[in-house]
Amino acid sequence: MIDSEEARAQVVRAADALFYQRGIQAVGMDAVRNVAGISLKRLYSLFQSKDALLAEVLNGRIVEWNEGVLRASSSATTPRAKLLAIYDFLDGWFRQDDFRGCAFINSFGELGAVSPDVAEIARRQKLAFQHYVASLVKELGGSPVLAAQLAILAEGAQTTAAISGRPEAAFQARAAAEVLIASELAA
Amino acid sequence: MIDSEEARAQVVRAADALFYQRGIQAVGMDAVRNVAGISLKRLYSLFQSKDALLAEVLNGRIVEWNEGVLRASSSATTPRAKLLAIYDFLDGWFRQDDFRGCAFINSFGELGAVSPDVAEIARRQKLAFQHYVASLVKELGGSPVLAAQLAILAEGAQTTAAISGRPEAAFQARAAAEVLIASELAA
DNA sequence: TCTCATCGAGAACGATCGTTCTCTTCTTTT
DNA sequence: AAAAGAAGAGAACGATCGTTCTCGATGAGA
Repeated sequence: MIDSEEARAQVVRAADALFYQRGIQAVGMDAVRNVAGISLKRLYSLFQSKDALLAEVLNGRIVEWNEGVLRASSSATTPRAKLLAIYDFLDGWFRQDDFRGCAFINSFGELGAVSPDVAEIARRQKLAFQHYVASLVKELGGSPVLAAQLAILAEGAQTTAAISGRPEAAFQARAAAEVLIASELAA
Repeated sequence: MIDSEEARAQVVRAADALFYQRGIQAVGMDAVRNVAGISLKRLYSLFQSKDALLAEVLNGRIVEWNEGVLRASSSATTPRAKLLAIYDFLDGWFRQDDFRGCAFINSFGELGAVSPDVAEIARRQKLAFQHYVASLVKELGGSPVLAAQLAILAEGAQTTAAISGRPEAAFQARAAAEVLIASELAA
């Protein structure tokens, strides 16, 4: 038998891909088991329930997102460049052919009303992102409103790219962010 | 027995409220029947299937959205004011206590991957909105990119208000729109 | 080699859901 | 008043899903 930690990670990877690609309720635990290559019994010994597995998947997405954003902005030196790097990161993401929108927005839309846990995790992730943006904007000498606006642009780009299938939303949002930053710094 | 048109409208109203409030897959046809006050048999004589009912619900939301946006901008005279009225409309919507995000974004997140019909309706609605914004921006003498940016702001405000529970996203988006419009018209 | 604990494969269970069917109750028509 | 057709209430059906249970195989320890 495989190591327990490794098996958990394998299940989370499989569930993440399936949930993201098809939606959560559309994916049965049998499908997760098949893709993860594990027995149902072991699956339920590793995770108490589908809800618990979903929570782990979403929490994993939070750290992935954070790593992605930080990595994208790591090459930039100024706060302004770090902020704009967020939209470059989005651009790369939107162009992946398995892109299907923000997993948190999707999960919230599907289960937010019915599962307080899912709603809470989505809310936490969005607030954490807003705080990250706000910290960079503060370094840059901008206002909290500017920070909120830059976050709104990022959110809008994600849903636009997902539903309308327009990855250009990323650099359109980036261009808007440049204008907003310039406008506020001029004042 | 009630008139057929009236009965259809009643069912659509009930299903709309339930789907929006709890999510689509979380609502059974029994719940729709109970709220609509109709027999299951009649329900299925009025609508071929749950999918057909959902399509009607979403199409109804499209006309409601269009009416709401047009009504909000009807008092405005300039294209600029009409554009900004969109965000005022969003503000009023976000403050309703039954607000739970954009029904199209939610439906897309829940069923977009599994139901081409739902994905198509959501896509149509978003594109129609983008075209509406683009027509106003054109009147105003702005570029297509500005139009896309204003639409992205509206989308972002909706998901931010829904998930983070911050209705202020509406006027933050509005303020950003003002800056973007002013910036482009100055050039 | 025998025993015993463990684990995988998948059958089974109970619940739910979309949809249809049955049966009974009206209403209407002649 | 009798016959017939429609319509409501809800039981029933078949499928699916989350979760648990059974059973047979496997491997370690004495």
